[in-house]
Amino acid sequence: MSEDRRIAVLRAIVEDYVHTREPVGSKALVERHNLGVSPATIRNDMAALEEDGYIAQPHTSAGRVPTDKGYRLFVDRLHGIKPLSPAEKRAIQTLLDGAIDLDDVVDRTVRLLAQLTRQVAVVQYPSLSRSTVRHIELVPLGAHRLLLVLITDTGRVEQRVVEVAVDPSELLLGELRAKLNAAAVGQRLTAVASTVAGLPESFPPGDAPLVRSVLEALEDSLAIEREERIVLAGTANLARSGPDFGRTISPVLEALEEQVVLLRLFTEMADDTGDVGVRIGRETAYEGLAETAVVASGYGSRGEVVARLGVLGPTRMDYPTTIAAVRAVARYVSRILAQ
Amino acid sequence: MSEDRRIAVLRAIVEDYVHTREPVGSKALVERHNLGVSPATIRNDMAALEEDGYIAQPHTSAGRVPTDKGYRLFVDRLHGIKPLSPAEKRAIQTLLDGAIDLDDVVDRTVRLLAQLTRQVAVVQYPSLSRSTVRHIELVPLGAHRLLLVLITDTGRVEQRVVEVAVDPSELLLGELRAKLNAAAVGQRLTAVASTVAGLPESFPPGDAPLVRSVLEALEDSLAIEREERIVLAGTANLARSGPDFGRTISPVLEALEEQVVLLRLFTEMADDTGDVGVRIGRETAYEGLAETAVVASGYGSRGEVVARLGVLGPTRMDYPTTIAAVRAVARYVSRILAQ
DNA sequence: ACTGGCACTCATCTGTCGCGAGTGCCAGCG
DNA sequence: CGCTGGCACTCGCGACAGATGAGTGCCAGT
Repeated sequence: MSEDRRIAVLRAIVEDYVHTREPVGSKALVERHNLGVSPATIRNDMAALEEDGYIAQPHTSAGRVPTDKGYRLFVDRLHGIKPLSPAEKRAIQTLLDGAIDLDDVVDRTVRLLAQLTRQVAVVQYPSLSRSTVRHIELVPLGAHRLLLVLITDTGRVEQRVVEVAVDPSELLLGELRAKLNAAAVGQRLTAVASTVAGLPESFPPGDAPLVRSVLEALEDSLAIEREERIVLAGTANLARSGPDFGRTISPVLEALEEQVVLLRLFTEMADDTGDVGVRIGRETAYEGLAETAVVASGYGSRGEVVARLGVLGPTRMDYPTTIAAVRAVARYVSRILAQ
Repeated sequence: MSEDRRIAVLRAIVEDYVHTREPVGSKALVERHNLGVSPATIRNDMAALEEDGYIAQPHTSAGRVPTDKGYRLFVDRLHGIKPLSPAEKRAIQTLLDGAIDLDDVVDRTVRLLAQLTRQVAVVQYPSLSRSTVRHIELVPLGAHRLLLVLITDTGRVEQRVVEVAVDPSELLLGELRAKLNAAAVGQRLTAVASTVAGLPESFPPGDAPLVRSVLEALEDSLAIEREERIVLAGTANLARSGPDFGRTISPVLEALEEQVVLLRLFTEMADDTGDVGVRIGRETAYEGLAETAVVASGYGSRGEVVARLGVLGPTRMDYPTTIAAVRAVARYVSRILAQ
């Protein structure tokens, strides 16, 4: 019993099942794929595959269905990624080239991914923690209020209103602005908190409270809650995945709203490899996503990963196409951000 | 055949159907509500109600189900809105009082609404067109770039990077900043475009291109596409509405992503009345929402409606409770925004 | 105007049954 | 030793039929 053929059988089962959405039997297999052997032989292979936990049968006298482990092997042994069609490549290019700012890039990307893969698309905003400070601005609003604006090298702008006890003079403001920028520009956002820590001492004691309020707001702007935003599109595709998936749709929608879950998942997957990562079913380690697979990739300017994007759909998805699409989009977005 | 009792019967049918999710018959009606008459009498009333199109039967030998028209009458004749429980009131207050800025207010509001009504909650960001300019700021970023920041009286901040041919002097920038604010502060956003139109002429001809770029960006910031953002929560509640609603979930999810549809709907509903408005089923005039009802209300500071919020769910929803919740939340949010 | 009675309609449920897809095993063959 | 054809077996599923009962409409009576 050749090991290679067993893999081929598994692949055939996965492909057929993804296509037909129905358990696939030995006879149908030999008809649709020219494996060169008889159904009986396939049956032996299938028995072995089931023994090893790669496939399972929903009930006796039904065909086989891939298990999470089966999909996993299928994905790992996947050498020939399907390239995108020229039309798809053009669509990516024209759509993304028209973007005018970061918000627009993210928005277009997530829609594009959803349309391309017919799955739920997820795009994480470029994380603040990895990027650096380009500029900090302080704007007096009057009535004891200042506006603190933080601009990062990824083009992201974070602003925040600071309440102060007394309105500072334009002179003081200018000095604070200058010192803040001197200390922070070019630094990673995670490092900023410490590099500006000593600032209050360099001001007259009377002004220290003001400086402290501003620094507090600045640190707030860097806080995790703000930095890790994600955007979704294509949730309607979930319902289209067939009525059988309808039962599991509710927990998935919950997971999508619980952005924390997605963020954790995305972050973990970044460790896997620099390339596209895949989590299948229970590998997601989240009950609500037990029948869901996640395909994700990092993206960012200058080769460094600043955030992630990907799609989410039933474990029964077309992995080769989906992986190719996610990879292509991640690369294009990275290229756009590089400028 | 008393007209009043027919209304009472309709109300009983709606209440029972909302509760049990099953067609309701004459016998069950007299058992659960003390109408003081026999099933046979009820049957006559029901026949009349069906004649007038307020109820329908899915098939012979089944009970009656309210039609859109039936729900409509039910809602219109609804005088006694259920007040919220004290616990709910407290929940609203404590949750919303903790908000730190506009984004946070909107975020908390939408989650609150979803939790309170167990429906899909929708909150429209305070529209720029109705609000006024509080401040405009110009920040040099270097490398031929300026940051334009626009702050409105609702606390919303809109920023935008402007590409310029030459970096302006600090002096020129200060003058432009001063003139912009003099012309725009206090104005409605819709009026700003015209009040600043004459600005380029008040500068030396050499600086006009710069001024024009900035004005262009400013007008862009005011453009409709940006102003009309909406935020969702509780989409998972859709799937919980029962398996029968599962079939219609896909078009609804699509509609939710097509924010244009929701915006149009919300805007139309604002005309209805100053209070909470309801659209039931086909009244939404959108195919995908044929089995969906929308309950919405305006909110805003100082009594003027600057945006809308509401919920969306199956036509078979608990209108009294939902309307009460939407109204209460709208009022609290308005109060928060007033400060 | 309301009520009780009655005949009628069907959707739903249940049980039975046959079909057929699919399997596992085994003996035989190259 | 691996592959193949044959064969018995399992069992989910759809079709069919009959019983059930909820619910209705109508009518005569109070």
